[in-house]
Amino acid sequence: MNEKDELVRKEILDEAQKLFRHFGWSKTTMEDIAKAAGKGKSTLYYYYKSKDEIFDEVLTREMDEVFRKLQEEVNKVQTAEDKMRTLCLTRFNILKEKANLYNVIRGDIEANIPRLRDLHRRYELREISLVRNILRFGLERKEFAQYAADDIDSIAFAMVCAFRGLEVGLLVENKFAALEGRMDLINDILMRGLKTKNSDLSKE
Amino acid sequence: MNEKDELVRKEILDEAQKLFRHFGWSKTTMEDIAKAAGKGKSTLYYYYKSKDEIFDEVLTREMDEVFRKLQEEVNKVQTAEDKMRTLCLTRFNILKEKANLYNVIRGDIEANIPRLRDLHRRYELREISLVRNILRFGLERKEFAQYAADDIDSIAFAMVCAFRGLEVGLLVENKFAALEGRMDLINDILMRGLKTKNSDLSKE
DNA sequence: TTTGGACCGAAAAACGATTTTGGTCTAACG
DNA sequence: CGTTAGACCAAAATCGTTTTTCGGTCCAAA
Repeated sequence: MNEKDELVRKEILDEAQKLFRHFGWSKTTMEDIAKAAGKGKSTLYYYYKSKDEIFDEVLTREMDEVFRKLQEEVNKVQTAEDKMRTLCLTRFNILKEKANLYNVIRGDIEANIPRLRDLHRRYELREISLVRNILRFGLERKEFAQYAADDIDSIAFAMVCAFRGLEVGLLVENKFAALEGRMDLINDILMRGLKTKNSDLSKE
Repeated sequence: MNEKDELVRKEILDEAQKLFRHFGWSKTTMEDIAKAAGKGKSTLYYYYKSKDEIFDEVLTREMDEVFRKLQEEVNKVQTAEDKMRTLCLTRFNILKEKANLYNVIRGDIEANIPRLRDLHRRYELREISLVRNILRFGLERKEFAQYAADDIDSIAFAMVCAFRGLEVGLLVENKFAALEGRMDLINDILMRGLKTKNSDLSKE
């Protein structure tokens, strides 16, 4: 596999990405992709095993881009609380421009399609990982109380689900404009909760 | 409208509920319902305007039952924190036996169907109301910090969404067994957050 | 009040024919 | 070796037509 090959593969993916983005999976044919890339259909199969594989790589590229950008934004702020806030607020904005990926993540697509299940899973793991890293960061800096170290994976998972639930709840009602405020709110409460040492809890 | 009428209406609803529960909306016909109720189809239309109306009343009954049970369970415990916990843990167990209602609530059903939109909305308002009441209760008892009184509605909404998000996240992965632990976790953090007075926050 | 039954139109389902599409394969060409 | 046109295949999708179903209306009879 040399540079020339990589170039061809990239060209195919670039064109496929545009088409998938515009027409979606079903309406984009291999013939379409071949034409757009200025190749023969046979060439597509020389470099890729199937339409599935092309789609998978396209979405993986998008996912990589999403997490690169998220990481950049998160790195711009200094506290774990701000990082978490940034993550929540930035996530939606970045994702909404990637229709196919967003649909996969939201689970709207029938979960029985193996290729989408895998993509969904991979995305989820990365997001949870990102949140976990922020939690760890906050623990190291003593920003968060030590009790949170007990089950950091579960907390990360739960938080990802919570934020996503809020996003869905607002979008169902077309209240996108309220997203920032609401995210701030739940994030604030969670942050307070994570910062509260056992010894700080009010006595009953 | 007299007692006799109410009896007939109830009988129709009882049978309809069974059928909808078993066969779902689409596969249950008015003829089916009529036969099951031992009535003529014309009788159904004498008492109800349409299939939609019957469905709506069936689901409303189920909703009433759900909230009655939830309120009972919540009333059994004494602190706002325990009430919230009970709500989270009990909700799924009660709802999972009401397939049609649960589907409406989860938003899996096409949001474009007016009758389902309304049902969904009504359920949502009631659940948020329930959470709001628990929050108020916690504020009155000084269980929760006063800052939470600033926007109690938004907090209630966000919490409902968060719990629901967690539920969805776990169910997608068939991790029903982890539901209780995870709900406890996020609830714990949220409760800590709600209990933390502004003056309790660590200084940076 | 109840309801069988006729009726209607729209939607859904069924059906058979046709087309499309992902994928395979091969040989020719540079 | 890389590229690819084009033949080919089976399965799936699409299409147009026909048939059936179903929610709802209506009416007259008991």
